[in-house]
Amino acid sequence: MNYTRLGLLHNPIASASHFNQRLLLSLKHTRGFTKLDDALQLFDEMLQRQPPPNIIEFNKLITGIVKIKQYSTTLSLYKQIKLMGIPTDLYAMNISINCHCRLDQVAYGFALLATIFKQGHPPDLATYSTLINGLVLADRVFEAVELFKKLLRDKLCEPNHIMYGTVINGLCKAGHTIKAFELLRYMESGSCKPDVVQYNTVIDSLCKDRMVDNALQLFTKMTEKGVLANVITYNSLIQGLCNFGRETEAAKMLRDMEEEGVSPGVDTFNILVNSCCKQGSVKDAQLAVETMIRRGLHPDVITYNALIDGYCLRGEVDEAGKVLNGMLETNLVPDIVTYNSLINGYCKKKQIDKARHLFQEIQHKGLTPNVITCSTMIQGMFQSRNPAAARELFNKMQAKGLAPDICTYRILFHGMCKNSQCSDALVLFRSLVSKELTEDVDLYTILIDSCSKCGKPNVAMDLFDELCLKGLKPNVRTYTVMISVYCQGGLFGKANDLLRKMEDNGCLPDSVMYNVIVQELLKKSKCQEAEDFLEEMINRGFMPDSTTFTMVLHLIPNVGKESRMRTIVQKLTA
DNA sequence: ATAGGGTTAG
Repeated sequence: MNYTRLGLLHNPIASASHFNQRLLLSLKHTRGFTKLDDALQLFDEMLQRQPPPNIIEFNKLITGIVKIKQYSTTLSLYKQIKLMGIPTDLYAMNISINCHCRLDQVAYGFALLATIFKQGHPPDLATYSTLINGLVLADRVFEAVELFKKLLRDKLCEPNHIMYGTVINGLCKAGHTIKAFELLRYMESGSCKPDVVQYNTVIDSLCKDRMVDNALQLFTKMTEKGVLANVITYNSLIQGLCNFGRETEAAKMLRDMEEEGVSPGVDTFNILVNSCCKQGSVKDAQLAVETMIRRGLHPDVITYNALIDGYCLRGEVDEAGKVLNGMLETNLVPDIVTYNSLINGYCKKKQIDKARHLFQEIQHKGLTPNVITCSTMIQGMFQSRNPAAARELFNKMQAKGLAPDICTYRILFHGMCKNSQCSDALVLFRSLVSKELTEDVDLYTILIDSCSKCGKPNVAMDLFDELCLKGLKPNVRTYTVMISVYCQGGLFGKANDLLRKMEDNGCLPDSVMYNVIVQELLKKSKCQEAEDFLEEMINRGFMPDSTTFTMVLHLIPNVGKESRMRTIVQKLTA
């Protein structure tokens, strides 16, 4: 990879140690608070002016502070303004309501609404939109919709496109994309025609709900209605296409947008870079970055994070280090996401000491590890056969107020089982109360797999029954694990039944499952059946993996010249 | 002429 040409690399022969040095140096940088500092200084100066400036002047300044998400600061500034006896206005009230909502204090927002009424002024559309959005942010979408309906019913206001947009967004965020779509249709039929924002909201939500084709249809309809798509529209669609393996169409969409005169932004390229990395092709991602730079766009932290993560996922942490160097060259500050990738990279390479060192270092420099950081470390510790350290960190993160999430538990149980702590894992699993955890199919799958590997096939089968009794839907991995449990116990009839049941449930076997089945059958010298499955999998376009292939090859000398197995191998090697 | 809504990250 030519980093020099990309302009990503300062020192073309950056060694690993050089990279570490730079990495530590980067941690000494602190967030750029100069902007806020300047604003606060100006604020103080304005307060001291005689006569004091108009509230409009203050609102202008404060809007900038809200933009950098300093909500509590904003609220304290308004407190000062009030103390100085400067009269405020509805704009100031609305900004304050917004800040309370963003600070997860919707109730305070409504208290301010009461204050507005008490002062004898009517709230306006912005006040209500802000409150509706506050309810949405607090995951109280039902109430948000109720408030919206009440406003319509009582004719308290005539909603504009922003208010509609807020409600549509709320419905989408709560998973009611179809309802949002209906509201959009309602707008189309009324006098307040939807603009590109409302279309974008629904298009994006359709994409996230895997309904990319419906999103594309809506996109066409919107264009026909004369609403011009913007970068965000295209970003959502490109993202949607990439997420479902439709990269070719995504690339076409990129060309289309340019033809329409919409220039792709850094974000657009980030989607592509990220998609390439997730598919394992960091090279293509690098090409996308080159294109981006050629067009005068500057890669940002997200771009670099995607590349770094792409390399780390492959365990190429030195390559990731080179990208990091390039990032530091451009004065971009790595964040916790960057370090999470690097820690993961070290863990993948079984360099747990380096991971641990980095984990310590970021804390010394004031970055706070998040759930992902800790989960990654825990996984690394298990992989390096140190279950005690893993458990210690698992306890410590909770002591520090970091709640483990579902991934943490999957890692924990997987790790415990791999380190012969199957029974402990089961005990811990039984102590869980949250439904998210006790009804997680993946968690069950991990436990079933572990129990079977620990020589407890009966416990494994019980767990599978339990999962089904709870009404949970097993996935391909669950079925695969169970089929191998049955095969290992010589219960081929049961394995077959389950295979059929699985297809009835609309779950199709994948490559891993076929490989497992063939391997288990061969282990039990069921060559006939293994051949059947081998043929079936090949017909369905799946390839035997190296383990399966080796096992098959070993059998070849023992089977007749004209055997099916030989034909299969010949076909595969042709 | 100062407020409220949409995309992108591990």
